[in-house]
Amino acid sequence: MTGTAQAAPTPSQPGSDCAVRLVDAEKVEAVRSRMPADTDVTDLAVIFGLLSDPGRVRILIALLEGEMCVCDLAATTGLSESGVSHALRLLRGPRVVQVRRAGRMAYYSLADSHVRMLLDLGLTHVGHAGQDRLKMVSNN
Amino acid sequence: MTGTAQAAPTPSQPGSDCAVRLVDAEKVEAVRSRMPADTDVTDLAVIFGLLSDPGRVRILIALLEGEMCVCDLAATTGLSESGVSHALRLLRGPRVVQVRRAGRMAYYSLADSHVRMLLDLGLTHVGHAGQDRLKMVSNN
DNA sequence: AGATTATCTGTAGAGTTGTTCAGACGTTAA
DNA sequence: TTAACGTCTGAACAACTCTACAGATAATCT
Repeated sequence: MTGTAQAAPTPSQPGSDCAVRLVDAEKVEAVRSRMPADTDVTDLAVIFGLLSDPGRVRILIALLEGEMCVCDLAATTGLSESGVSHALRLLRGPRVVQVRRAGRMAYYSLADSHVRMLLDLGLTHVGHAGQDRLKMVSNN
Repeated sequence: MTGTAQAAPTPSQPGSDCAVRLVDAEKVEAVRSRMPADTDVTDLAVIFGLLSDPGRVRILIALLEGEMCVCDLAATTGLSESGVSHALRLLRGPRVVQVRRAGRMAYYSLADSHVRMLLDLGLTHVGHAGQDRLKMVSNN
């Protein structure tokens, strides 16, 4: 935060070239100390990765409205039933969705309120008012 | 769209097999009508995709604290400077980050408050208190 | 001018991911 | 029992993504 170095790089050892080049060493150290653990960072990336496919996004948006069976999800999203099943398996692993089985039917629903919030936030970002909750001021 | 069926599949035409199978046709129609446009869904998936790589997540977490130059970002995140540059180019496209150039230095900062919120929300999801804003009750 | 620095870019290869097809499994109906 | 149904799974293939290396560019310094 104090960041005394502004425009001139501060080489730790002017002669040695194995040192990492830094401009604001103080800030680097501060940010590094606040950086979450590797496992947390990768977990976070995994969650976002699950939301990085249009098909899975459609499935999750559909599930925002309540539980649905696989064939209805396929009809809603335009994916094949096999595709929906594959997608749901990925989402089941990290417990983003959960299943309720009734006979040969499988009813899926959202299992994670954070994912619901991520979806809502993302939808407002993209311009689609959607679920009209999480209304917040945009100081973009 | 009468679709009062609950557990028994309602074949539109008992003889024809080219029809999509539905269980709750009414709900399918309702959800389909609320489904965002294709462009919005893919845009959303693209944004989440940008957050689906640990390296980019680290870069963005670092930028939560304020602007940084490329070499400091490399030192902070452990990525190569080339890797950071490639990552920043991806993030520059959809205006997730923005550049301020001063001489030969390039100072990057977050350009999108929604992405900041997505990151904060994701960090709380993963258990890392992090930026201690966006504190909300978890009814998981 | 030439050398050095910070950043950017193109390319190639390994690795991962999404989709489709074919068939498996367990459940229900005839 | 046999048949139909809903869902799940494995394998194969194209498409995409990440990483590293080499080199390009533009700014600064000697």
